[in-house]
Amino acid sequence: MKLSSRTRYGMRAMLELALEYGKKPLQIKSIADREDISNKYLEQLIAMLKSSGLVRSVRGPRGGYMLARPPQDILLKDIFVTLEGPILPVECLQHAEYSPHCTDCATRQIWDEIQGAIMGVLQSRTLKDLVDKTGQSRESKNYQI
Amino acid sequence: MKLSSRTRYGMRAMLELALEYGKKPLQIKSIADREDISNKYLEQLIAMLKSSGLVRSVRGPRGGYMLARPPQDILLKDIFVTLEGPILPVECLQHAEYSPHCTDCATRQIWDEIQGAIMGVLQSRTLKDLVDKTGQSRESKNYQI
DNA sequence: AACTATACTACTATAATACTGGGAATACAG
DNA sequence: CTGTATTCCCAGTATTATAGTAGTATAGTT
Repeated sequence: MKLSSRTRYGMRAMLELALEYGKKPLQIKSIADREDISNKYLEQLIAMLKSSGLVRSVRGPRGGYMLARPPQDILLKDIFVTLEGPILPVECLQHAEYSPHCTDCATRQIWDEIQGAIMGVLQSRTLKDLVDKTGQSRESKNYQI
Repeated sequence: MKLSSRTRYGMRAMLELALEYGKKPLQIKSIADREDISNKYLEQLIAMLKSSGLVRSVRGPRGGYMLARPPQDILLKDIFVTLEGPILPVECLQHAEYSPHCTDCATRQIWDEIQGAIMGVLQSRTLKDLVDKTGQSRESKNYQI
């Protein structure tokens, strides 16, 4: 039940993109430098976020990545499920439906509740919320040329 | 963020012990057979639960394992943290305290909230709750000799 | 003494994660 | 139209955690 680096990195990368939203595209290299993440690894994470439609890209010089939608329209849940996937791999192997005397079914209800609780947190927050937390001290700086 | 088999197995094993609470000790073999878990693997999981004080053991013939406390006194959280450990491995590497313009700090707040949400579910339930779900159809059967 | 169970320790297999590297494709600048 | 900056794509590797196996020691019962 540990949170993967994939998701931790990806969330921070998305926050970087959100902080720069509306400006010029951000390059992998910039994000990787700022967040101290391996260049090539981040590239793959962003590819996942791109194929799930959260990020757009521009190729060539002065290209880079940007959010596909404004930060307030991107739920943290969107990012999380893209990178982390579901918590439980499969259904109860023995029963398609709930069976009262199956311990697997009984415990599975708990795991479902937990999944629901996690999603509850992630659905109530957007990237904008993170930007608001991080933003003010960043606005003074200027990362452009 | 996947739930490990360790925890899924362990939770079901604890439920088996809870279903038998007050009766004779349950052997590893019985639990493993009922839950279709590898004998030797389960042995190790129970060892963890024992060293965290949730389970007691009796050696020798007619020995086995039993809950150290009644099911209503064992929070699912107790079982979970024993087997699964914390969600986040370490603190923010850069700051001992919260720093507003650190993306790591901002996202970490979210992870903390998620951890809190999970614990909320697991602290509001005891093994007794699972027994009540599972119990009635089990009471008719007799697993003793 | 013989038997039945836990207790302990070490080993192995598998899978997932976290990277690393090389080159192809694309677009812009001059 | 050439060079260069960037994304894109694919393949490989290292490390770690999980899941499972094996063997033997130890304690308690009969």
